Amino acid sequence: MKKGERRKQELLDIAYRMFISKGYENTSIDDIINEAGIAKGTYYYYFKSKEQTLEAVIEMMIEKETEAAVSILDSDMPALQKMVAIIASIRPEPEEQPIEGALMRPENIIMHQRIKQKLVEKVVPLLSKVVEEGMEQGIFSCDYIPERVRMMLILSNELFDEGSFTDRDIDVFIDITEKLLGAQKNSMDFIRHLIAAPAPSDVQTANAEDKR
Amino acid sequence: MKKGERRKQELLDIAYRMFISKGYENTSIDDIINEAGIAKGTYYYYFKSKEQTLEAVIEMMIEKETEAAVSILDSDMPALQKMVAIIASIRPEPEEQPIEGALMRPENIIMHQRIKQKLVEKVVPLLSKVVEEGMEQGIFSCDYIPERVRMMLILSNELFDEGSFTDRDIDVFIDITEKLLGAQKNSMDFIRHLIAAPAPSDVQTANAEDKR
Amino acid sequence: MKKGERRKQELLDIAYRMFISKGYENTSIDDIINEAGIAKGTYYYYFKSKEQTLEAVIEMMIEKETEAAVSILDSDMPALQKMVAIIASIRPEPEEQPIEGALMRPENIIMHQRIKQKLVEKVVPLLSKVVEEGMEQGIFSCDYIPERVRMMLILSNELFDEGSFTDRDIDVFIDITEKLLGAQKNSMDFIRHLIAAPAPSDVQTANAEDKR
Amino acid sequence: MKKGERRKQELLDIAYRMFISKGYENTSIDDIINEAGIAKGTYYYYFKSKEQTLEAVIEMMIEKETEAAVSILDSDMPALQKMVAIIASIRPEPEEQPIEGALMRPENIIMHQRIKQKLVEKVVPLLSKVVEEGMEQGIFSCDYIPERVRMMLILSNELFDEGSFTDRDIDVFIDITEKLLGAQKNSMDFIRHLIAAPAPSDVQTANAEDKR
DNA sequence: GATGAATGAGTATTCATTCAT
DNA sequence: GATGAATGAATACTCATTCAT
Repeated sequence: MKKGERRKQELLDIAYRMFISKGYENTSIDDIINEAGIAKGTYYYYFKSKEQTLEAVIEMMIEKETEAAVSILDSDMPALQKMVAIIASIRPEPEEQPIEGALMRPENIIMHQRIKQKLVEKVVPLLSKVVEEGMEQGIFSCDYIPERVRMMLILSNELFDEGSFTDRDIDVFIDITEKLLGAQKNSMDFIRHLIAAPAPSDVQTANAEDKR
Repeated sequence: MKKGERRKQELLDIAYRMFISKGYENTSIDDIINEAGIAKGTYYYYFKSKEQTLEAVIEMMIEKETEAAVSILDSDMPALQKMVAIIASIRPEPEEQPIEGALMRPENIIMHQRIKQKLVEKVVPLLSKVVEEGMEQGIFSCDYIPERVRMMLILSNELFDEGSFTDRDIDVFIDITEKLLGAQKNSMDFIRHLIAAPAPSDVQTANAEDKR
Repeated sequence: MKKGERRKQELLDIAYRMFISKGYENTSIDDIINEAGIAKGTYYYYFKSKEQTLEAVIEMMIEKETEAAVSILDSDMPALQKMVAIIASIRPEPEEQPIEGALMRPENIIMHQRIKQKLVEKVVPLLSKVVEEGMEQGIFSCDYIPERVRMMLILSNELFDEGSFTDRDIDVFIDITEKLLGAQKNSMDFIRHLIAAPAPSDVQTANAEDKR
Repeated sequence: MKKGERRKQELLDIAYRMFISKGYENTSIDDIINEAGIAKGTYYYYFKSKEQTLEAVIEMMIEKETEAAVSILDSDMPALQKMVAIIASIRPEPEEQPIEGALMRPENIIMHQRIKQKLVEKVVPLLSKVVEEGMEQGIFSCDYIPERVRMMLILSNELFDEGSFTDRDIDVFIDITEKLLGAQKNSMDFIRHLIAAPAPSDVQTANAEDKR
């Protein structure tokens, strides 16, 4: 049993990596089993279908990414810090970045889209709670919190995931986030560091200095 | 020559309709030629490849949609009105809505994404000019105009294209747009009508009354 | 040992039921072991192969069905009555009728054919003895008895197993059977009741009245 | 167009031969295209599916076999002779006999069964007309003609197609046929020659002399 | 301009069977 | 007796693209 579990996890990891780097559609079962060094039958022993494998891969990703977020929420940091930490925790790890940096090459759109959707779904309630805490702490001030949080996440996803953004984009994003949540001007400037750091392949953000 | 052009346009229209209703991936060349009643060779006489057909289809769509926008820009309405008109002009026509309203069924993601990207690319400079005019007219007040316009478009796309949005979403979107561009509170409330109206299948937005 | 025997019998019963209801080809080993709640290895501990399982299933069926026939033969009823009883005993039991009555759906042809063949093989000598008895009793009068009995069985199988027969078919079958065995006209009219009764789903034989 | 037709016929012939000799289930598309020396796509250009190929093959066979029968019916031979000729015309040609003589090896059952069914369906009305003519000519005398003809065909199929029959079987079959149709004793003895001749691989029927 | 026959690489999935534990 | 992980050959079907006529 233990052995089987390990093997399944291993396959899941391989599938995950290949889906990310080559795209779901462009990854054949043969690719996966060759990489894993197993027989075709073994693959189908663990997964009912390719589609189901994608499902499992996505679930795994989401779980991994929300897990950290939840524990942050349960800690007793101040609201702003929690927000920082949660947002940081859901950013895709560098290793997840497909080769050649283009997570959303046309072939990846499908998986990427699904992950984004599920992630937003999961993270909105978490961040909403943080914003509520922040309101109690006098940091934020707004109504319709979940809707605002969702917009913030959507914007963040669309703007920054592709890696083709400028410092100006960051500036405007910070500005609008503060206004969105009714926060003090410049109080959320920390976001800058969350965005600017991630992928080592990013060049255009190398000298992201404070310009304001 | 004229005849050939017409034939190509006809094929383009058919491809366009099928891509939209069934998805690019799920539309085979055979589907297209059967619908058009031509031979396979004829198809390849007009298009180098399926991919190239997609390219042409997208180009055609964008052109159609920005054409109107440009003429609006060149007119001499006041800035706010221009904005209304341009935004209205780029909303997908009802006929483009695939059967049962789900333009972004998984199979359509690819094309939809590409259209969105190209559209944003084309419309940002147009709306930016409008915003500039608006600033001269004292209606808007902000820096980094293209970035702000782009964010507004991105948000609008992500929020409203899927049709699963609430009145609260609209409220927040209006609020944020005003703040984004430095407009007077409630000055952009007109957006509500642009969003709430389009698809006849939308029920949840039927009684979108002013709540503020 | 006892336990093992019981287990094997249980498997046999399951296989039998599945072969009948879904067809041999359409029943996978996985289907069987899932139904039985055992591991794949266990199945192969009891059966050498799927083919061998079919063999065993058929053998089991035949045995069950001829068993009764033999005991009838050994009893001391008059010949005609024996014939009635034996023929009745080899008609497939209602539970063996696959769902919706179509024992010979294309997928079942293979098994059905084999069962029919084996059954004919086994029953011909039994019924031949009955006919011989009948000749001694002056009821039948013919030569080449086994051949005649075999033809009678073949006709019966082909005509009545599928359930799509008419009253006319029954009339002709009775007529020809009497002539085949040299029996008195109308002396075998009892056959009618053997045929007309069986499956409750049969509608076309509901009012099978004597028409002669 | 002509060329395509020829190609399709050629493929049909190959499929037919392979289905007969190896069985439908055991013949893969690859087998067929290798034999034909064409690409897989070409096969699917002519046939929608393997199943549809089987359909076409069967149709072709039936057509070929009933065609002759119809022209015989339309001729002006006496009834008995017509019957002889029609029955002779529907016997499978020697070349159709699969290699090693076993047309109904388990793997062939499916196709064989379907052919038999369709053939009976088609031939019953033809032979019924002949019997009617025979009745007018005073040769036959019976009621329920189609039913009787059908039984005769069924018996003939089941008894003689497999090739494992004896002279006694023939004798009884002739006897029963005469009685079935109300013909004079020995008037249908000619059937013997129709049955005894066909397959060269048949050994047990080699010296089929008149024994009555 | 137009045809349609021909291609062939590519793909997911099934399943009876084996064997070390 | 029993398990279940591992196998791998087999198979039907798709589809964008080419090219001789």
